Amino acid sequence: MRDDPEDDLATHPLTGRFLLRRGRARMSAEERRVLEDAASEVKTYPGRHQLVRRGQPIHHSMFLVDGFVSRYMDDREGYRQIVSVHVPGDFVDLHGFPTGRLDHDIATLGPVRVAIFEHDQLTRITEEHPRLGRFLWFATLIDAAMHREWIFRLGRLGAEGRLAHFFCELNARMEAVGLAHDGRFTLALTQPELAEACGLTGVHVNRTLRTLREDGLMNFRSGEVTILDQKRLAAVAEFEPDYLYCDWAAWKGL
Amino acid sequence: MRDDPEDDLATHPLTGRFLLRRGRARMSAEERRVLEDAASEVKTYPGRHQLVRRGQPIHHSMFLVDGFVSRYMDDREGYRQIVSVHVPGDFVDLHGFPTGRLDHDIATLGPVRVAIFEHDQLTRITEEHPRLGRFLWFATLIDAAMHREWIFRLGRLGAEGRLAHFFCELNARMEAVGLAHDGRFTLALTQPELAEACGLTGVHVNRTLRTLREDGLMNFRSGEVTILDQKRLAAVAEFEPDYLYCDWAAWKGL
DNA sequence: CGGAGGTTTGAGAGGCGTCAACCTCCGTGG
DNA sequence: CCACGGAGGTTGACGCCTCTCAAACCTCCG
Repeated sequence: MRDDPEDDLATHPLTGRFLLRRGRARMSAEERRVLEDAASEVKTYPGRHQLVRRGQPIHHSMFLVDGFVSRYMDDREGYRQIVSVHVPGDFVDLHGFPTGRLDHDIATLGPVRVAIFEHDQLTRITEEHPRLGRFLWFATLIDAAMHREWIFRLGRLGAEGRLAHFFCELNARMEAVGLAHDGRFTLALTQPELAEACGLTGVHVNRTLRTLREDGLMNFRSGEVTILDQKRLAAVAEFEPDYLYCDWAAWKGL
Repeated sequence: MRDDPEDDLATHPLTGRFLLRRGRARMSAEERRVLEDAASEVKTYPGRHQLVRRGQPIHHSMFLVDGFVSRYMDDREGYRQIVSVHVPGDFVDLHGFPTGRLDHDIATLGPVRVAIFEHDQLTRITEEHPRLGRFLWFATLIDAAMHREWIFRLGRLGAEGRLAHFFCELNARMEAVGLAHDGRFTLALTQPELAEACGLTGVHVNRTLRTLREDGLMNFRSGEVTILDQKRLAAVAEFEPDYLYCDWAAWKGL
């Protein structure tokens, strides 16, 4: 009954990971097909490449097929706050469809592959396939739920908790789309970038990663994450994954 | 050409402030009517009253007609992080429509009046009035944009900047719905609650409010906000209001 | 009049930032 | 082949911002 990433990817090479383990199974075959066919093109970009600038009007949205993307905002002194990290299967800027522009910047982390969805096509989907439209809406709301959890992380947790929470979330999301196994996955982030996501400095991230390692909780080295003690790490993070809406039994079916 | 709060409220006593100054003018008369008529009932609640609990399945969403509402999450030691404050004209938990449950708690701040929208009715709107449905989607995305700005606030600003940013945002939002004039408005919050919103302690909020007052930037006393120097306050806050999508000229009309 | 909750101020502690040095790694070019 | 430079990782010393603990006061309301 669970979605199988391999199977979905074979039949839907672009959108095979869309909402995987998060209600994907409740989309009809036709809806899956309509979404897959709505992509107009596939683009590739190198790492550290800016995709969208704050304020820029946009007429298409990007679905992340492969790689990692970050959304961020710069402060006056040039310091950066990452507000979101995207993994394969995420719509990166679907929220730009109803809003028509973005209130933040978007850049790739490593090299990526994205599928382009023209907003005309998305409008057509909401008119001809309203249920699929509600799935798209739902996808943007998972983003909002993660935003809230990041607010909690920054407002109430110390450095150790913030990093632990960040890795717990990424592990759960990577696992949902079949890219993490047994607490191991690749995450193309540097320590300074981790700091930008967690409201810390690079130096302090380094120290805190060391204590997490010395406590036997997890390891992060050159983009490779290894969670050693998932239970204790989640305790440090005060991590409760319900906000990711994975495998929700009580789904009402939209 | 601008919306007039008084006029909208006369003809639409419940939803008169919905998306006011944020694209409301682009809704058709029929769409306004359909939305107003979709409310099933109006409820009143006292202050400090919990409206929804985390995880609870919901079958209706609440539109805030009068008063203030907060959304928050509790950590393990009982400390609280407020992730959102709502003012009249906001849908409080419209995101619970596509998701079917909430990942956080909701409570009133002062006494409130809310209009109830059954999810059946919202489903009908997305099917029969897809354009209105996209306006509803848009409303949830403004929430997400504010979440991102809160992440920035907590991750990159010190205590003074955080409070300044919070008040700048609330001032802009209250002004948009006609409830703030010349930087003056009512905000039924205590200092400990401000602390819960800004990731600080009540004690430190008190000290920081004093410096803001002594610097001639603003005043906050028993729920009354007076912004004395909007420009300098915005500078301290690094506040750029574009994320609120007020009066956006380039609106593409959904 | 008494109590609860909010506001205000003080003293001391600690977490995290800043600055600085040195390291490894890796791609580039002489 | 090796010198060089840049980006990231690591560690230490020091300082400040914010938290913690504590107490006094104030206001509202039962």
